[in-house]
Amino acid sequence: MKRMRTRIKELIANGTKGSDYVVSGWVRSLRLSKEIAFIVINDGSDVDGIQVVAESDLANFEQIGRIGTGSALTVEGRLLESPGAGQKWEIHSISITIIGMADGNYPLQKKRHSFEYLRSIAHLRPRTNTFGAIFRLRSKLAQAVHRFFSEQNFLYVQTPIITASDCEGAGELFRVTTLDASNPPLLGCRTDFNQDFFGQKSGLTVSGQLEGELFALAFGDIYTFGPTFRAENSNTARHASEFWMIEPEMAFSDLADDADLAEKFVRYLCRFALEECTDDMAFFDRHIESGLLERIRRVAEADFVRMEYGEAIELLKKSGTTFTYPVDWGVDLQTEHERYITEQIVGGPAFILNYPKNIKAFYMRLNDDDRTVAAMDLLVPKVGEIIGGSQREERLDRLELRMAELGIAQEPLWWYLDSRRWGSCPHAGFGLGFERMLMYLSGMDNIRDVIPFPRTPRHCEF
RNA sequence: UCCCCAUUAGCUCAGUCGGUAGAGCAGGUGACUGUUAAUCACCUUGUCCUUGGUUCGAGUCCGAGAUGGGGAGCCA
Repeated sequence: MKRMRTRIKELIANGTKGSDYVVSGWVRSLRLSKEIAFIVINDGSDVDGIQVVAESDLANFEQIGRIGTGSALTVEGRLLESPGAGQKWEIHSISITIIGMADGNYPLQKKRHSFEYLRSIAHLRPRTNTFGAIFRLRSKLAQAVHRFFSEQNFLYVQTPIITASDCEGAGELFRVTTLDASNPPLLGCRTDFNQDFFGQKSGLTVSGQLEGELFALAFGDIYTFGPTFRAENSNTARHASEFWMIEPEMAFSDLADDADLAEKFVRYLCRFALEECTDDMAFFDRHIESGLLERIRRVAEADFVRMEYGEAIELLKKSGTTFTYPVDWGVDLQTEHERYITEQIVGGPAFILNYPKNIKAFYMRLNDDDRTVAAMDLLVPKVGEIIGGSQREERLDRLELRMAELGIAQEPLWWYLDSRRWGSCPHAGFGLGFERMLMYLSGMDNIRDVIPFPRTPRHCEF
């Protein structure tokens, strides 16, 4: 009878000494001698994998000597304590079946590769220790997002990926069209989008916020969690053209409630990573960023600093530091300012609240001072802005005035304005970049290394 | 999009003053009964990113382009 394969993580955690098991995985390391071979195989369930001991009495021992790193094997053998120093357990093989050979051209070697090189072989990098740990964390963390909001009784809403609303400004939207780009139908000298698939210009969503607000005004507390697309020509380690965003929205809530939720959420995710992804987090602490565990532990425990925008400006001015971009009330905070605040002044996560209205979006609620809006950013060391949120303008007249000031057409957003027409109420929400959270938790420096198959300008391979 | 840096063997990199290229790892062959990035011996591998130019002679100097990286802007 064919025995079921046991996942290596499960085997190491709950295996019985002296019992027989079947494990399958990919060869990470081979150490051969005439009479004995040591083969480390990994099946993706944990960082370490398990050492397989093969002795020369195996029928295919000679053949095993010719396999390369990366080969797929199924091993049947006995779980025993390892006399060697590097591992607690090992499997003494009864039989080894070579499932898929890998020859010497296999691009992953038994050594450290640069992340740049591994990006060029993104189809194989999940088989490395680092990317194994990252994508296990990513999977777990996605589940933690749902668990958190489920515990808080938030409704999960799937906002559309294809949309016709282009509220945050044209140019950053990926066009969705079935028209022939080389020969589009014309209306005068311009493309006639009335003849396009949806009868109008459409594109990939840049945010589910506006639709999220509509659901918040029916269900109270809601969140979205899905892919988001930006066609901006951003070439940084923190931007991607396709990324995942978590956007909660709460009715009958103000900016302070919003910050409370954001803080609770971020701390929950930190605690979750420490408790539920212990081995992978320890791996990051060892190999990616020394001191990571301590840093995350502090975030999970300490209260976040809250600072008014005006206060932040004063602190920056008084810092005595010369910035490339001069600081004054009214300017947007540049990366150098944000990093100074979170890294030098605070030394941890910090909310900046109530920004000048002129540097923020139309839907943010105008404060009583008439010059700031109820906006907030959460800044964290290294990554910078991880959350952007606001209390939304619930007063129809103010919203229409603001749209007029910014030259935003009301007609395409008639449905959004309707929400302020009937049963409007104070509400607030934020967007958390899922990949930025992953960077923060893993210590990885580049967003392209926390996305399975990243899309950035000029890169759409795999 | 702007500014800076890089591009040499499959990978990571060295290459002096301008004189036609080298190491470690990987790979191959052999040795080895407990290895841990196994070890030891021997061996193989090059469009020096491309393209113009300077020069008797360019991996090396100059121009242009491509690709990658870092920083900035935009943001999550």
